[in-house]
Amino acid sequence: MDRTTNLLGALALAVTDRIKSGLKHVFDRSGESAAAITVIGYVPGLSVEILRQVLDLSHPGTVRLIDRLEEDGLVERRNAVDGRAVALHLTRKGGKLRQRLMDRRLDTLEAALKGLTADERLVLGDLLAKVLTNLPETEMAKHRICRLCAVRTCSDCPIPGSAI
Amino acid sequence: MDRTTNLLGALALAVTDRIKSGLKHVFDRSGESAAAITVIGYVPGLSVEILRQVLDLSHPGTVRLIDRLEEDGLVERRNAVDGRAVALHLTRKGGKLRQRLMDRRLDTLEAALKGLTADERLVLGDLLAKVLTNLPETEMAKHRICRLCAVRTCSDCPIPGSAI
DNA sequence: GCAAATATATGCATGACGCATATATGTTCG
DNA sequence: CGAACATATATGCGTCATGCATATATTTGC
Repeated sequence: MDRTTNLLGALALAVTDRIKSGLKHVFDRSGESAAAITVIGYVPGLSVEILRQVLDLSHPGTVRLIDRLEEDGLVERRNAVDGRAVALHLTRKGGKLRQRLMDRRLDTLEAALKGLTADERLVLGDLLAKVLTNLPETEMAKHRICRLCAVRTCSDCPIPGSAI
Repeated sequence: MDRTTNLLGALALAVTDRIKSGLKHVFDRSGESAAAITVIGYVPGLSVEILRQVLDLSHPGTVRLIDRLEEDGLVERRNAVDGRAVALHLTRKGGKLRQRLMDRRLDTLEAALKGLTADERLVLGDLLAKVLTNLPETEMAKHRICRLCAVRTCSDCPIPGSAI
């Protein structure tokens, strides 16, 4: 229970604030909308039920979220192999927005790190990876942690098994 | 734009998720309610207007938030020196809840850091402090970053001038 | 003392979410 | 095969939380 404890909380809050605010400028919808678009982009054909678990929403909440994204022309509901389920896909417009959301997030993160030297970035990266390894309590928590990630930039992901 | 960039975002999101979830178990109100209680505890007699800036809400949003906290018996509106303003104070019940919120947040952060050695914690703390120093864009942003902090545990705060 | 600025509060609408429930499809087992 | 059960999605309804526009009270500046 030292200084690091509190600083981690302060930094996490500050960085998350800035990411959320940046994403909101790109796409002004509810908190988990950007995550939904990101995740559907990684796993085309995803079901509402799995998405619900990744976003940690109720089922009705997730259905309404998809309704809104569909109204916006970003997501399509298609037939799934399982006749009960729905296969979620991004439209072309949804894919473009997803890229802008990812770019915006990375810009925000770059700005936060701009004061560090190359060496410091490497050391910080290793420490962040070590902390991240210990965090997920369940398999689904791994996907949840990565719900906004730009996987391209994340070589050697410390959350093994986070592919859905 | 290396691995560290994305990892910082993933960790910030994961840690913030866990803190929010923990706080929600202690006090099931809107996102900024816990921050409001924390900040009022640091600055008894705070006005709604200043609190509004720290929480980054609209004025009506802040008024209604205080309404809810007052209904819950956690906060009192008292007369301020400036007759237009309101002086916000925690009740005894509010102060107790504030302590529980802080303890819960620190427990969550401790759990996240449990895999690090003492040396790693020190190195991480210094790097977090360095990143934090660069983040605030305005004076108010400093208060905002610290809106959930447990100041007791934060010796040598890297956000100079964050006292309101 | 009066106009402008500031601080708070309220009417109203909307977004976002959960609980309870309904419907459709798939699965299991006698 | 068919009935009971499980699973996936959707809807009715209520509530919390929030913002915009506006109203009221107080202070400040000239």
